[in-house]
Amino acid sequence: MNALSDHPLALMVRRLEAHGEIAADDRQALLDLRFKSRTLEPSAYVVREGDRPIVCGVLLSGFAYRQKQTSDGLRQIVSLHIPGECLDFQHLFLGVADHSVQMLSRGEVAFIAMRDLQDLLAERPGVARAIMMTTLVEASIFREWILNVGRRDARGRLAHLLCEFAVRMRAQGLVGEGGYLAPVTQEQLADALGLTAVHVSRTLKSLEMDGLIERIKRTVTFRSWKRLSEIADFNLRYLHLNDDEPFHQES
Amino acid sequence: MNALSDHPLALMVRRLEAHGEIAADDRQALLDLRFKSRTLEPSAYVVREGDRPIVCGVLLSGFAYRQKQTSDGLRQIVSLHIPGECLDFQHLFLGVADHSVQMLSRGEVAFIAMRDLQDLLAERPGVARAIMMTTLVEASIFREWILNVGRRDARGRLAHLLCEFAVRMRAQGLVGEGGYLAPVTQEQLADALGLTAVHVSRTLKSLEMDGLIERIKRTVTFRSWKRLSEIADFNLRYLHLNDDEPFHQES
DNA sequence: CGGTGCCTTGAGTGCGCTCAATTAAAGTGG
DNA sequence: CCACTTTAATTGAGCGCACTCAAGGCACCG
Repeated sequence: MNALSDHPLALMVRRLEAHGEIAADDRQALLDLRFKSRTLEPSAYVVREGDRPIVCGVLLSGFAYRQKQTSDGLRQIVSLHIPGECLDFQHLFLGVADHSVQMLSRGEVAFIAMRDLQDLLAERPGVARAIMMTTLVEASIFREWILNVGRRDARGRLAHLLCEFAVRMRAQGLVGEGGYLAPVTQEQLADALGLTAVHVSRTLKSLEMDGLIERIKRTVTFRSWKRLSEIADFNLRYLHLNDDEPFHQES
Repeated sequence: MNALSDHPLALMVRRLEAHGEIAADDRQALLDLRFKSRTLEPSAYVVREGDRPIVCGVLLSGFAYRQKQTSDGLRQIVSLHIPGECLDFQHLFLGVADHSVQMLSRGEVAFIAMRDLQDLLAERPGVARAIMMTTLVEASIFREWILNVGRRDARGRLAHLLCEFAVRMRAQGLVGEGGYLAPVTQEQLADALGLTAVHVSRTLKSLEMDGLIERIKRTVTFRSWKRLSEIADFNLRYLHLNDDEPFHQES
């Protein structure tokens, strides 16, 4: 679009503006942040539970997830992350990480010093506001996931995850039509949904049989957004996207 | 304790300081916030999904909860709130409420204009930091709840909720020994745990039979913190309390 | 071409649900 | 102060969604 889009952090700024515009000087200050980027392999840690994070990872490409575990090793994925998202605002002012963030696919991560971010926040209310909004929306997504895992059946849960992912990707300008979800094993999907991998396999098949989705390997394509979002009981209010262009699809 | 403790908002300040100290002038600025307090009856709304909140409720006494619903009326409680907690930081910069907050018991709520809060945040980085930390810890609790609902069985879930509630009450100076959970019906408990009221009844009984808790009406007393927290798989790291005095109990 | 990781499918099980009846407790009004 | 109503909790019986265990298929890769 404009000159900014070549900047590595441009996608991060776009993400931060998803819930409200940022003034030009604040935007520039964000782009001026120093960072070191690194390519990480699937399942590499960005943050590890128990660490005291001193850098904040920003996903430039690829996908990541946030995870917690019970002491007997049961895993729960508590969020999925797409390019442009900041992976560690959650620990911005908190000492010890209460969960881990890992790569889902291979991808590039820009690391910004926590300290620099904190300083920027203190100096620039506009930036503080944007970051605050983003973390509040993240919290809103957590709440929706509690509802998802707590009150929807397997089909609803899975459909909801697919819908959310598609809408977020689209809001980031990362996908055109019928949403897809590439680099996730069924086991990871299960861990995000509070199910088992076996049941995710059956549930995906059932959605496919009903003509709601199509699958080629791990790539899911929507065949009927309308029916899928009904099954999912999907309402995008909780994503607080400010462009009122809702997610629309032909079928 | 000190002169401040008579101030209606003193408990709010205490809550905000649970994760890090606040400078004296920032603390004073918080206490100087204008507010109107009102007594609300059980199940009265503090915020309603779909509203555009222009005030932020602070719980002065009594208990409240945050709730979402599926379109077919299934309810999920996504958090419980104790005196001193701010009930609407979650919508501080977000336009439309994505969930509702209601009273659990009768209690007093102080309403502060969103606008005043936003201005205070912009002017005072120290206050912004404190509020940011509090909302980040709330997010951390949401994550733990996803894990709770997604990966623990009924006993574990219930035990975990009891432990968390006790620790938070204690951190707020609201309870001495063996934690209790007063004004919650079993149906509300069920909605917080992703269970049914019938099963909560059975699960409470099972915890009681095993000598882990005692019940008199709705009041739960812990008989063995150690064993209960083991069943709960409870680790308080996610609460990010900065006083390293962990929750200890004789038995 | 065997190894490995992921997915699929079948068969049997169980945790938590539904439906329903009973008891207990807390209001409510004559 | 006691009938009447309402709301909450308990308990039993039966069911079903999702789980476990296990075998087999498929794709990718050294």
